[in-house]
Amino acid sequence: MGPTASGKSALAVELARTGPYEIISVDSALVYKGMDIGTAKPEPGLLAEIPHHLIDIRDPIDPYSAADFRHDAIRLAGEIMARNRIPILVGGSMLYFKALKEGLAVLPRANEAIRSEIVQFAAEKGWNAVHQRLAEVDPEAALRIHINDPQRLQRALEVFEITGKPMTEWQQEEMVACPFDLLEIAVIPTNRQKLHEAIRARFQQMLAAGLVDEVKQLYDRGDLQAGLPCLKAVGYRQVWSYLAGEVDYETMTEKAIIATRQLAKRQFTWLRSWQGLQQIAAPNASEALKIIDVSSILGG
RNA sequence: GGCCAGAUAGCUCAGUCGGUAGAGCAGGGGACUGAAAAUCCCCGUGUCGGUGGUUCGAUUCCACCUCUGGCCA
Repeated sequence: MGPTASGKSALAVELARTGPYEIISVDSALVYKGMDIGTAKPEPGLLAEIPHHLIDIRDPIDPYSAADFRHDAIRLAGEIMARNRIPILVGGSMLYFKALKEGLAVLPRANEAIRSEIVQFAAEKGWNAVHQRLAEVDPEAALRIHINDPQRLQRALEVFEITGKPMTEWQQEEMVACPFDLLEIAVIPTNRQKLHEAIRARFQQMLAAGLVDEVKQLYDRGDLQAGLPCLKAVGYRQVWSYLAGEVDYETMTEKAIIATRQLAKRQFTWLRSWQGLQQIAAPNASEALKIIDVSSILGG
């Protein structure tokens, strides 16, 4: 685990070269095909050298979710271990890690028809009315979810509409935690300013490597909408807005860099309160190897 | 050189009929159950450009100076 631009992927690759490892990506953007430069996706050569999973498994029009990840990751980890190999789960999508570790309640998946109904209702009566409606059917959720948080209000109401039972009740049932032992390691940069500089430099490199052209290919497909989850990804959202003529190049660049910093900040927040975490300050393989006892993992 | 307009938070600016000031953005902290690279919540003291003057009291009024735009020479 680690914030964006911390060097965690490079570290994972270094580790993978030292033993019978395969990499499972824990990243909500790497799953999408055709989104390579802006997601800092590993190069094809590297993907050929070391087995990687959960990369390029979705077309951008087809949203992926934390629940999808949990299902896929558990299946893949089982397969990898059945081959007497060890999965290394690497990424920065912290909800994915949490879903894997602690499980998820048994809830229905997203339903586009019901979502658009709720959005329609909100457009007519306001999100306050959505919040009020939620308070009637699931008062605990209404208490927990802020009135300005449309995404969660929508989801909570959606679960009730689909199942006829409040989301809170579903969530109170026992969840199935991760069926495997986890060794949790985080790369946590100690100097925020240096991380910010690295973020800026990396985005400039992405632009130089042709990020705008990459997004233009998605843009020119014609079937993708700005509201899709994949187009909310840092960098893609801002370049999309630039291609749509909403912002100039310089503004796009600054906004993308800012959004990346803010992403890193949220990742820090997750990591600070993460239980059972072993931390390393820099992506240093020998330091990480001290934490990892391969023989105990394989022998256990 | 003359005239005009500015100079206030890291940035863009508002404001104070004279009682030492507040928004947006940035930044920081937090939340997080099928969109999570998402979506939200909380956090604003800064020689109010400098030096004098008037005043009980000046960031606010006056003078001069400095700097930045614009116009005229």
